[in-house]
Amino acid sequence: MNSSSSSSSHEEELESAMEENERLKTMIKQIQENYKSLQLRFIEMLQQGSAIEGAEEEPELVSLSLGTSPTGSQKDDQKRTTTNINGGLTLGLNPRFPSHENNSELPKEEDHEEAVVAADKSQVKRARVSVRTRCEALTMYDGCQWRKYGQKISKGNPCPRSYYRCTVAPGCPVRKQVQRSVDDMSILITTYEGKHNHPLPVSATAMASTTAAAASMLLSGSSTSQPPGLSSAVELNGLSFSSSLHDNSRPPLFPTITIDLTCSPASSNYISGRFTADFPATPRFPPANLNFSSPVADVTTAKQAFRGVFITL
DNA sequence: CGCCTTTGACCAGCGC
DNA sequence: GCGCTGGTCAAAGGCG
Repeated sequence: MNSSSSSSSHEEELESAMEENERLKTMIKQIQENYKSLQLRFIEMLQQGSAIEGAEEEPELVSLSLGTSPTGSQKDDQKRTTTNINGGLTLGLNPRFPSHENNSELPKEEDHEEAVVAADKSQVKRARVSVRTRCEALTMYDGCQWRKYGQKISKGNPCPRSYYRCTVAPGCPVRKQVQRSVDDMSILITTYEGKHNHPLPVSATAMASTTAAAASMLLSGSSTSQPPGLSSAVELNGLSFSSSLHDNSRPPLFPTITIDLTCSPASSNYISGRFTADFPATPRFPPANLNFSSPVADVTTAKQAFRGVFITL
């Protein structure tokens, strides 16, 4: 009797686990589809923008690498180009400024790489992905190995901001900042900057893919020019995105995507997070928030799945 | 011994 | 030009 009831409960557990697995697969598939469609839109807008705007106003071009690429080579690592590493899933925000001196034709590949490197050395490399999570630990586990190289008390926040450098591979340019939220000390704000020049562990690829999805939403939101003070909504593959004006009195210096995973579970029937895109207060980077909400049948499971991407213990 | 954290100093960017 | 702030460097010390 007991054995039959326990085996049935095991079957139920197995079944629910399989259902959860299916849901996770669906979510990943959605993210991939989002990325593809956004990439297509991005390319279309690039073509339209180059035809319409010409030399009048040059928008910042942001290239997002998600997934594997067959063209990666270790020689390119030191140059920090947009080339991907074979076998590794990387997140990279590599905005490119068209050359002011010579924007009539595309440079050769070598020149192009040098242009990207030069751009990286300026503010371009500052494109960031910020993740807000509830975490009691000092840092959020994300699959990578980090070495702390600095700590600062920032203005307006009594909690010190820690600076970490990726030590998985020597010379990896990726850095992250970790700071507790001034509003809620239990909220950990982790800001990633740069692009890994090495294959990533599985847990780190999960983080990379999710932040890359956020970055693609940023691209979608920021590429639609909207006047300040207005908000807009976009629906894509079942996910609804809304953007609104960021009302920070002092916007950040560099484009930053914020993934907010701190919402309370009992608040609604939606799995909801907030993707915030902060740009420098220049005409080139209009500030905007990207909010998304997606109806999910099993809120708890979905939230666990979503958070599992970030907190893999 | 190697790797890590800590921490004060230094530098660059920005606003006034 | 000056001061403030954020970000990085590097020396010193701790730990396994």
